[in-house]
Amino acid sequence: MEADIAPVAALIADPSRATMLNALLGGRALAAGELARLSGVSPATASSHLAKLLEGGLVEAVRQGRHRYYRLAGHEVAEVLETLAGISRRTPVTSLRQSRQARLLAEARTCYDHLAGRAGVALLDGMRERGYLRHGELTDRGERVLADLGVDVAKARRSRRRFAPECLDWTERRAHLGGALGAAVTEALMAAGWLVRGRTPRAVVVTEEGREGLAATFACEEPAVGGRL
Amino acid sequence: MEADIAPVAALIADPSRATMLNALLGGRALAAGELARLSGVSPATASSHLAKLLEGGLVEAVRQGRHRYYRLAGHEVAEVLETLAGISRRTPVTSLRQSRQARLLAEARTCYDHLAGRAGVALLDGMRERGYLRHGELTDRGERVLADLGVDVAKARRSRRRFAPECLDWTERRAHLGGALGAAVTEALMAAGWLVRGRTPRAVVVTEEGREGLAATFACEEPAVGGRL
DNA sequence: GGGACCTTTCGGCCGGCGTCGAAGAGTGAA
DNA sequence: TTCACTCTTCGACGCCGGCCGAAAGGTCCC
Repeated sequence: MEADIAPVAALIADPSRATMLNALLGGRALAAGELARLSGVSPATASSHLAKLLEGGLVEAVRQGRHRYYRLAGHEVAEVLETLAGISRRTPVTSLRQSRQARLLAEARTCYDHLAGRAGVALLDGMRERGYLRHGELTDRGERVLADLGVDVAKARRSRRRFAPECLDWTERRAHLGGALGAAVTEALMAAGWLVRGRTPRAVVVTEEGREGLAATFACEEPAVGGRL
Repeated sequence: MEADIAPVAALIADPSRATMLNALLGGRALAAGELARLSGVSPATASSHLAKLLEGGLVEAVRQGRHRYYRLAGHEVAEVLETLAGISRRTPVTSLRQSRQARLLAEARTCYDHLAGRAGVALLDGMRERGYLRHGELTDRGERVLADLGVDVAKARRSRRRFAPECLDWTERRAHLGGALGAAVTEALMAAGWLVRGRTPRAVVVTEEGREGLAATFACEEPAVGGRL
């Protein structure tokens, strides 16, 4: 009669699996062994976990040579994880290394397929302040600017996904740009070299070029990422 | 460093607790004993579950006489549960009674504090078709119509909550009106007697008067609820 | 084919947690 | 005060599920 949320919640409820899912929120497919290493369990245990996540429809698997790559099953799954993060307590920072990583992630990270963190929030603010985006729709001006950046707006429109929804950012407690448009913009920024993926799963770094470009295009006074490190 | 989603997921992962949370999605506070009955466990077990949900910040408790009423801790929690329902498998219908209840809930139910189900989707569709709502904002016309219905739009705007976001409906797989405006509209429709709460936790019934009123105001061709039963 | 590597399956161990009945604390009515 | 009712705490039981090591598929490279 109802949708049975308990089984899905149980999949997320295990710390090892939660760590894996969180890593997959980076948007890229990761090999089973890497997920084992990240979550700190043996390959055997990780394999068992991944089989459950697969069975539960939270991840998809792709075989490639002797590796098996896993990725999130879709943006709906990513949204569930992000929403859940919004009502979860932050884990207290213990080590110096963690604190550095936390600062990096708060600065800029991916939220599955779009930009999040301070950079993501600033991007959305800038698009609004500059009149690119109004009431969840692109203005003519916004359409032109994004086209110049190489954003495939038409493709984003064709997607069945919501076009430009707000996505609540759990570090900033404010909204960043999500949905089909958020993904398209982020893709373009990566292609332009303004953003590059960091080492840890969800990390994103704004390049020097990107900092200038973002400031010029979106008037987000981008806090100096490099200076912080 | 990250938000720790596993503990919260673990709270939702137990079937008894999930049933309780689902019942609380009706938006009303329910007594501990009633939640025990609904989830089919002893009062002792239910009490233990509720203590955990309380500790985890998913519910709030209010003492009133010898009863202790529990309600969801906020709309963020409701959103998590709804999002989770969106990626969960539907439970196969077993009994006739369940099938009847399922039909009723698919027709109209509350999504914590706003209307969901076919009626909720039709309401949003109608508001758009009639030009009350465009790009997530009320038009002047929409503002007038809602004011006539007794909707406190100003209060909804003052709320820190998002104003008129889409809320994905897990029975219809389409959007209904959520957020501060969705809650305000639903409140007004209840006050006007167009909607009344049903017996089971999340059930809502469109009254005869409501059917006419909704059709006249929102042009939602409301499927005949009464005729179906 | 042989060897290194990645991943999965199997078996067994162990801890955590959901479950209940009984008893206790708090409230309301007579 | 006494009884009835609601809810919580306590202690004990039992089971589910995460964990690992060893061994078995596959895959790639030499």
